[in-house]
Amino acid sequence: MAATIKDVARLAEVSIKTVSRVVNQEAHVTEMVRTRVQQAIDSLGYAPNISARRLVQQRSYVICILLHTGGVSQSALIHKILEVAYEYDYDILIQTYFPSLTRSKNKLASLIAERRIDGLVTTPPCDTDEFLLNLVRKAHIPLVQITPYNRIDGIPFISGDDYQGALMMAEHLIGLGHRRIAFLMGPRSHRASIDRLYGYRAALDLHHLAYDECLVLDSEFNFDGGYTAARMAMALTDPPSAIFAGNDEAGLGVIYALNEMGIAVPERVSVCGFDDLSQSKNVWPGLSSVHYPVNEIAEQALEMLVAMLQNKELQQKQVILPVRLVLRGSTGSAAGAG
Amino acid sequence: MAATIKDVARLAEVSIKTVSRVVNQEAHVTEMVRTRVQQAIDSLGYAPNISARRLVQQRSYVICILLHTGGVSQSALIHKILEVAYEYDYDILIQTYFPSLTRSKNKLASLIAERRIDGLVTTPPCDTDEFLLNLVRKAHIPLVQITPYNRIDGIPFISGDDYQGALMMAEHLIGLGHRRIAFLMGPRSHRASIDRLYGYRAALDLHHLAYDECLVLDSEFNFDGGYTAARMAMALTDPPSAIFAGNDEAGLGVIYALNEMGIAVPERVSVCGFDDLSQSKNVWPGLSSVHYPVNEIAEQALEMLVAMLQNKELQQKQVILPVRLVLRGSTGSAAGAG
DNA sequence: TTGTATGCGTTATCAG
DNA sequence: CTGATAACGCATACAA
Repeated sequence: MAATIKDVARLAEVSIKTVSRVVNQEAHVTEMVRTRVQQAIDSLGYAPNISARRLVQQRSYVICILLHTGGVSQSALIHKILEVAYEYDYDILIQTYFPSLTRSKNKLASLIAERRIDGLVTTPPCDTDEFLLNLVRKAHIPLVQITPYNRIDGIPFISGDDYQGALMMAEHLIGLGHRRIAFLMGPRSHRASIDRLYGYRAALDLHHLAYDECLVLDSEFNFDGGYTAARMAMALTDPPSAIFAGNDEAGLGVIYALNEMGIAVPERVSVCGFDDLSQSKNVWPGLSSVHYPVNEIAEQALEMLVAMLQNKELQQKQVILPVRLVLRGSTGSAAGAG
Repeated sequence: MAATIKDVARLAEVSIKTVSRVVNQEAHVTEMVRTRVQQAIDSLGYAPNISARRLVQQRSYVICILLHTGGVSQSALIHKILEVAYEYDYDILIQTYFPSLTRSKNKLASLIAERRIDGLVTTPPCDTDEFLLNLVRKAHIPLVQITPYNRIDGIPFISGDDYQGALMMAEHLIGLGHRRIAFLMGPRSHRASIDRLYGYRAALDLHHLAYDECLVLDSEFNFDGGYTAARMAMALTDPPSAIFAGNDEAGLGVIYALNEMGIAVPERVSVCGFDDLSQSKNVWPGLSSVHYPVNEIAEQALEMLVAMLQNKELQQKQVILPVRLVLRGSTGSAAGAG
């Protein structure tokens, strides 16, 4: 049987409250008593029972992160979140969540009702859901959005600089001599998609290049979306010399499609993406991308959430982190360019 | 304030025990009483407090899954485990674990000591650790190994059929006319690596092909390992016409390296891997692989663990699931073959 | 079929 | 600086 606080108290010949003080590093304990208690703890191999602590404190010390399935794309984020949560002594409960699915709703509702979780982090597109918002508002569960679908009044979020990233990447392509650059949009309801589109357009404007509607293709933010859109782009009467995919998953689909069509990358068509997934460097010829600072995002998202859980005021509720270009083999000079 | 069992009891004018019976679907409750209680539950929005339940039952209803970081390769497994655990009403705690790292050991030890987890699932190479084994034995924490590094006496495991898979894939290559087939080993201490090597050798034997030691290269089970080994293989005096990577991650490295060297896949060299990661089909020209049944593995691993947690006898403690070939563009006829 | 009383292992209050 | 005692919300013998 595992040792309890009473066993320690008995052995150290103190009250349980004193043991509790030592365990929780509170003040008002003589150094002598403290060491005596510590010895008792060590010799019994005592560790506090988490369930009891959670019950009396009315908190679970669990943070739930909502993930839409369907991709491998967020594994770096998850890993970092796990790591950071460890530091804060919070457990992470990963929950796959499909907005508007009854099953998902019920699960999330009971997670909150049963007080299994103290706070929530959403990743796109899990935050597209009114139900979730009502739930957290009613239950007063703090929530932080990562790369929000929509920014919601009063809800803190953290994101990379989608606009600036797209602007930089588009300028890079223009600098390589590309004049006809296709852009593969993600979902139009997703803020990041729109911001990336605006960045792309801003670059065209800056360099006095005409904006051709035909070159902006709607696509899902995944492999198949990129694959399909690339085939459509190359079927245009005047096909592009570069394809800017709204994210890396789509970018990988573009590369695959071009290979299949026998179109050399980057000799005939340059390709780039957005996010800088770990896979992107492992695919020939290396997918140029905009590095999204997932590590910093994970860190700050948890930092914000933990602060909220401690009823601290957030210094900043809207955080947009800088991004940077990562250039690999998939982007090169335009065929006809000097 | 959230409703408690007492609130429900008061409203329904019954004792808390009766409420408990209704909540836990026990027998011996009149239908009339049951519905009255249910109404009270609904109207109060009552849900049992998990922490209280866990405290009194002395169980956490949390299963910990140990993951070595460093790859994206297990995301499909994780997703499935999450899904299955949901059905069993267990929470999953994902813990990154590096064998022999003090920090990891401490974390795991406290997870167990604080009774945060009821059971453990390991993925390679987290089960290479004596410390972990001693821990679970001492604390009587049930453990299931997925694709064990070493099979450990008395500890149930579940795996795919590594030997058979490698045998089939090697035979497929031989059938395509390949005679010199390089094999990229994973860690020699890993059971799966060895089994896959044996499968490869068995295929050679079956077809009366000589076993050339030079063609078996030690490599890590990751991209860089495959990349490096591929370059070594092609630098041999008599280079292979096919490279069989011990897993897909390495296989992706092989494809990249060959592309970089200007060696056409599969025209000049065929490539295949093992595991059938989701990425493998998205990389041109599609990596032929041995499909590892991760979904079934996840299902059965949890099923076994839950059974152990309920003190049921396991019908089978050693489960090896069949695998199948998934052929894509990366394997083709040997250059000189008819 | 239903209810009462006790304990699970902590933390917190307040008195000493 | 230290300790006795009461919560926390639920499950479970045991009694009715």
